[in-house]
Amino acid sequence: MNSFDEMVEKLNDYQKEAVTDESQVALVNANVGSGKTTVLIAKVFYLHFKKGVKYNDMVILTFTNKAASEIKKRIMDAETGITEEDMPYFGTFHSVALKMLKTFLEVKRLGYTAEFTVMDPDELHEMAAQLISEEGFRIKYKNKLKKRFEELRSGKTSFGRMKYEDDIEALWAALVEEKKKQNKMDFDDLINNAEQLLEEEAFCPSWIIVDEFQDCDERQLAFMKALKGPDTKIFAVGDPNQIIYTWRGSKRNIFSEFKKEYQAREFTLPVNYRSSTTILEAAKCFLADGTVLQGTRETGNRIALLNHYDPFNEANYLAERIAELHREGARYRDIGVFYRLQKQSGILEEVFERANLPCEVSMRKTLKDIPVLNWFVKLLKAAVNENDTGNLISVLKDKTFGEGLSKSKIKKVVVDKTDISSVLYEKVKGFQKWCIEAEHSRDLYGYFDLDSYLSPTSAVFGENKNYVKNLIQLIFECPHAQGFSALEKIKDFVNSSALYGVDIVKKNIHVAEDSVKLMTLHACKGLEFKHVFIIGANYGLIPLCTGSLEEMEEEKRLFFVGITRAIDNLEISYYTSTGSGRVQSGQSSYLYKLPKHLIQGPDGTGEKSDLQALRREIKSNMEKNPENDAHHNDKLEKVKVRHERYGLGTVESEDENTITVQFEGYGLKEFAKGFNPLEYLIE
DNA sequence: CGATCGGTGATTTTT
DNA sequence: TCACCGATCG
Repeated sequence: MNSFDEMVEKLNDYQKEAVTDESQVALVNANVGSGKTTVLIAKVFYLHFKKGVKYNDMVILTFTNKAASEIKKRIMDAETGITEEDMPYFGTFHSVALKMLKTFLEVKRLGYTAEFTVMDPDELHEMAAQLISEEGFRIKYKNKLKKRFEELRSGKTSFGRMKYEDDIEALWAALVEEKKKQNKMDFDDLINNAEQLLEEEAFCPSWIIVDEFQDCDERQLAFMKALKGPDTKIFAVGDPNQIIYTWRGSKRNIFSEFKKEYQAREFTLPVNYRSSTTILEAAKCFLADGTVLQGTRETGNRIALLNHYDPFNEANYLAERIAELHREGARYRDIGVFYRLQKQSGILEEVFERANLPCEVSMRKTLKDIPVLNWFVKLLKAAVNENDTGNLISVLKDKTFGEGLSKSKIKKVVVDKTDISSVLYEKVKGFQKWCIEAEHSRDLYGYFDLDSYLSPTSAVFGENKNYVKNLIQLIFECPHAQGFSALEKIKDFVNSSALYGVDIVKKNIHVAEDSVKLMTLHACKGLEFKHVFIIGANYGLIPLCTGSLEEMEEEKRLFFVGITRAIDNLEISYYTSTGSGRVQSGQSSYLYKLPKHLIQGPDGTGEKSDLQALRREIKSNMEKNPENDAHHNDKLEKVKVRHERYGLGTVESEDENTITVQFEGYGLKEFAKGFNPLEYLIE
């Protein structure tokens, strides 16, 4: 067929070999920027067009919804008439597991009914909290429940060096039972239960194709194993140099272990199409031994290495530099700023906003961030799943949107059923019946009489009403649920809202179309930008202080991932201010690894130190505004201070309770004394 | 229950 | 270095 032949023309020999291979199990070592997604899609086309394998006979497993929809989109673009239904098992591990549990696996055998719903981690946490308070489990380290459960499951017996035992194991057992009772599965259950049922099921696809194989954990490997029949072939693609999630369960030796277990044939894609040779050469300093990485592009610009006094100065510099790039014709969306910790984004956001730079911080936003939708989705979950007492209670209890019922009233209404005065309770209980009888009606808003629950007197009533109405519309217009009844659509939404949270909200939240992207080094994996800034390259951030050598190696891979996102330009910066907290002053040892001829920086090739620039700037500002100093002491005697957020400043005035500081570039700021994060600088 | 003491770990996050 | 937790004591 055309689309495949066209595609295969453009592949290099390494890629072709992997695409046309038909080993029982193939493992593709896809180096950074080597066209991994292209190979994956070409593989699907090859199997479909050349080998006549039906799409519904392939299982394609990804880690993110984004990757899954990208693959499906490319397939639908290539062949008209193909729809999502033709690719039922293309998706994230979780969504594929859910699909199987909902369609052909017999969940009854595990104590569930086919109507089960999916619970997100917060819901699991709420359920645990409810069990602790109701059943009186004695639990220590309640804030670290998630971590403790993980350790319990992976067999690690102790948490810290706890002297006394608590009821953690009993709580876990009760949680398992409660989930069945409320007919809900959490994310792990989806994979585990699907795996368990698949072992006794004859369902065997012809092909299993796995993306980002390096991120698989035990659970996902077991799921693949259960899915694999005697004739099933596996094609797994990943990059061992981008293993940055071992702290989340992915295995460091996954490639060699998998190769050994399945006698997999190994392929390598060594050609990088993304980055300039300079950037690639720099990245090579952080590659695992034995990796071959070949560039295809011109030398390109040197990597700019610069320093700033502190994060505030850095943010100001970035704002200026990015504005300059924009003036020179760069689009904001081609610029990425990466840092090690989430909290580093705050100062950037603030400064960029003041500078009128459109920017978007990559953080997971879900329905939960909008309180009214959080409540409404819980309401729907309770309405659709008659066993879901957890969400039902939570919805009724809610003081803002629900009825604010007390604990004792809840007991009378929900458990004893002696109190029938809760209107909302009756609405929830009668919902499925109404839905079936009034099939034509989609007026969920009217049914629940939401006008009276969304507090019409509230200032945000209009906004909340809009959110809910938009969401209802979204539920019924969901493209992959066409042909479903209203009730089925709501059930489908309730389950997928947990799994596809991001996509659903994106449509509701206004984001500037062309904006600079700010994100952690972890979040940048899989992306690319013409211009990349990696900030805070100090020891204590990049790399973060770690306990073990293995974690240190992962920090290195993380930096590698960051560098290799850059297409044309890369700037790396560090702080010169005296280290605060665990962050040390001066450039990270990683920067010394970079060969001198690749960089343009403060040490060798003439780029001035930002600290000197700052001193000059302060001096000239003072000369420009002499009247500022007129009614104060001699400027030389002024007390200089530093704030971790606002940077350098001088004390303007001081009384017994407050201290007012003039910050360079930020302006006046008042702090309460005794509670100020100011550092006095003595020259 | 509140004060105090001692020990630990702090970060990254999709579904 | 600090914040947080649990244990212990009065």
